[in-house]
Amino acid sequence: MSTPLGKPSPRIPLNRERVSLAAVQLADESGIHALSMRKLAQELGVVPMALYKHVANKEELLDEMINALVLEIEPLKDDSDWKQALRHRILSARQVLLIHPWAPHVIESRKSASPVVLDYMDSLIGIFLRAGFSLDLTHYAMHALGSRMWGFIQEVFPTPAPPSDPIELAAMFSHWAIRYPNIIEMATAANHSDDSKVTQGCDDQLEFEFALDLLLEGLERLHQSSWSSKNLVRSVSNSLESAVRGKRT
Amino acid sequence: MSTPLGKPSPRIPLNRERVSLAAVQLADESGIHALSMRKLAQELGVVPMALYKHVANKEELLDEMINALVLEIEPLKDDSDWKQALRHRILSARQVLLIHPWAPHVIESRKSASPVVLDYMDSLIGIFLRAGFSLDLTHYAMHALGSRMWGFIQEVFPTPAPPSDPIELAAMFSHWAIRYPNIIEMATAANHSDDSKVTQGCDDQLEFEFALDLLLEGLERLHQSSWSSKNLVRSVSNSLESAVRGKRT
DNA sequence: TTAGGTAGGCGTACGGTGTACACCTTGTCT
DNA sequence: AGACAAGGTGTACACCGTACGCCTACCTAA
Repeated sequence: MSTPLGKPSPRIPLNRERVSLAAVQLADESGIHALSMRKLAQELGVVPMALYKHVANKEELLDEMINALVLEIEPLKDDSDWKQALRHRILSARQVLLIHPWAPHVIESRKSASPVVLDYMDSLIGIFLRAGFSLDLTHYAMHALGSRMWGFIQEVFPTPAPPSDPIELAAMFSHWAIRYPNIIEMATAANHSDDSKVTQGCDDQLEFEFALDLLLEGLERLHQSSWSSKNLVRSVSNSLESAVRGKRT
Repeated sequence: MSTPLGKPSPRIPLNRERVSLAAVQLADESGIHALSMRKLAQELGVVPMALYKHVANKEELLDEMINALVLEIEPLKDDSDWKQALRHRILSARQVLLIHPWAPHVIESRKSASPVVLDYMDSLIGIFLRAGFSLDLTHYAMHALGSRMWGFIQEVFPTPAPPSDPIELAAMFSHWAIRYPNIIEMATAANHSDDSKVTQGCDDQLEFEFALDLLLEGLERLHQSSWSSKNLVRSVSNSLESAVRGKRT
């Protein structure tokens, strides 16, 4: 299609970054399920296979998307207070992930860490080590943080959305009160202050910080008492393991 | 294809349970990615669409698979020691998940909790409440547990598999030592006792129990000191939130 | 100015997926 | 014997990731 008059088109060439940025944007707008190579190509005004000149395959694209996010995390500045430094870093990561709700799912599906990701982890480890944590404790601390170091708790199993119809809701309620008495008791109390809106969500941010601080303070205590993994004994006895498999012999 | 002689075939009819059990088995054997409605149907000696008489769609099948797993978790027996009870329940859940490595991924993709899942959660909440935990603290405790209550830590970003070629490995090593000094320091120390096999994995079970106990003991302390969420203040200041978005104004 | 190499976008095609819809078979109850 | 429903069948569609070959626009060297 040669247009003899004027420049055919400015033709900004694609590149790895433009591709992954567009992918992030598309995922932000339409959800990660809507992100297909075809849709992305269309968004970029290009044929699907053109993308493969810049990313090897979809997996690599997803890797690149995560890289883009990790680079958004606030860099580390002040190290003097390790707990504050970690808190700041992790809560900053959380802010980033909140903007990209698809991130947790993608993060978990990565099969190995990219350099950018390793940088981030290295920096967290550095905070522990410079604070005088033993290598041993640091190692366990990182595992204890788990996905929390990326700023998300896997919010497993959100309770089913309550029906909007008030009659149905009442029915569901009374059924639940019998079958899941503890859940209902907890839920009704959790925010009784504001008019018993059981159905409303909780304060994710508060809950996240609660759990994070719980971990950090626990780790601090272990550090102060010169904890060592030498004392650890795995508690899963054979009896338990076999019980699970055999379900009562 | 009517075989006039003898009974054409015993023709055990499919049902929801047979379908989901076969799905679990297929996922166990070939991984969750190999689980497609077509493969599953083939495994059951049936045409793909036959499955849809028993499950509404693939999502519902996955729900059912998780149900099957949760039912494998050891039931609660003795409540007298809440910490032991929780530990036992959760470590039992973990044993189940270890048999079905695909479970975490599927669990996280569920969009709402099934009755069986709610039962499990209700029982955990019950343990806290019967131990005298406040509704408030119980609520936060459940969130702090997060996916750990299902027995898995999201093992985010396993470090890339080291190359088998010793020369390449050495090259990678020296590169890493510079770029990720903290990771390398930690990794080399973590198991120096047994011949510096940096590349070997860690002891997942030990790490899991470490983190679980860290949480449980932290919660115990809060319980004993009559903790209340009233004192919580969200620490994410506006400055941080805007910093992330604006990346330095 | 021309020759050729190369980076990058294009078109076609293949094998896979979930599942809608219409059909047919089979067993059961009247 | 006839009707009904439960459940397995077959075909078809829209979508996916991506292998492979082509073609075009540009850059550089002669």
